[in-house]
Amino acid sequence: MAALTDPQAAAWNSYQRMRVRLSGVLGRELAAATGLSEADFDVLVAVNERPDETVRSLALRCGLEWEKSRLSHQLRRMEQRGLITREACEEDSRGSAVRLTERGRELACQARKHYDAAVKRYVMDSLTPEQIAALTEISGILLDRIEITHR
Amino acid sequence: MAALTDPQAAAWNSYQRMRVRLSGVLGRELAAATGLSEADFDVLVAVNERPDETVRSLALRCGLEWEKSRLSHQLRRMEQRGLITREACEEDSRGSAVRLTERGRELACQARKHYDAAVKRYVMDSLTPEQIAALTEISGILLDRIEITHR
DNA sequence: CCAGATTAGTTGATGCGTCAACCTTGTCGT
DNA sequence: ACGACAAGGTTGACGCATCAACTAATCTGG
Repeated sequence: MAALTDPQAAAWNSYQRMRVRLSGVLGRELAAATGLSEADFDVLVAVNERPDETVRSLALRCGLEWEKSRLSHQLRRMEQRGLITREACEEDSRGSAVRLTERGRELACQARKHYDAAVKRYVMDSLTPEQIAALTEISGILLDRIEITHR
Repeated sequence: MAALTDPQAAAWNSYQRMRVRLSGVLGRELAAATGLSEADFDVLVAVNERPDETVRSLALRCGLEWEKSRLSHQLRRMEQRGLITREACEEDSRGSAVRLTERGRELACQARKHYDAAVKRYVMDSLTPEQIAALTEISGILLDRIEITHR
């Protein structure tokens, strides 16, 4: 009479454990290697990937799929630590623009290398190409499912 | 020269998006249905599944794989909200024991139903049995990989 | 038996994430 | 033009998670 069958519960349990532990080790390695949190990393990489000097907070927010207050808090902390600077936005005086500091740019590159290497080491090297494809497919299906019912 | 090939990067991106969005909707539904956070839920279920009246914090901590300070903070908040009570531990006077309040027990059951139903609806109903098996296998492999290098 | 090391748990500080309230600026219908 | 409404962003409060420092009780070797 349970909502989940045994194999379903097993899948959910191992997924949950994997998810927690994986993001734990990745976050820890990133912090040890660069002093950055995953939130810092996401922002730095997103800004750095842009060709322009500066990026609008709005664009950042859409790219990251973050709430506006989350980005605002995060940018404040990153500005305090000297990773970014913020300037007024030309096109829309409500907006703001983000620019990486030199240190921010450096750390973005370093962190990218470390992070990708860790993902490769912990995840990709452990799975067959078929399993990687299955993971992509499963994630895509679940994403679609969520998108459909929440929009 | 990137650390990840295209299919690998695709897998990682969709996994990451799925992970964030899924835990978002599940947490939100749980909160809407019961007023509980996932942390509350984990604790309530863990305690409720025990046959005994009370559970030692230590046992809880091991079962949940939580840090001791995390559990301590969480229990303090849950005690304040009337979900649990704490008593001295008989066997070891350093320890403490956790007991569910009536309200805690009720919520644990309700929450379990809601949560399992949501997992079924968002995840299990969207995947084939083969995909569910693949998810279990992949998670198990990654878990093992992490266990091996971190212990 | 006792001194030193472990272990259970608490506390405080800090970063992260969400929500609701708010301010400013743009937009659009009339 | 102007008034209502929407959108960009900030702020404050709170819960969650981690780290380091601490207290107190237990264990262990000698």
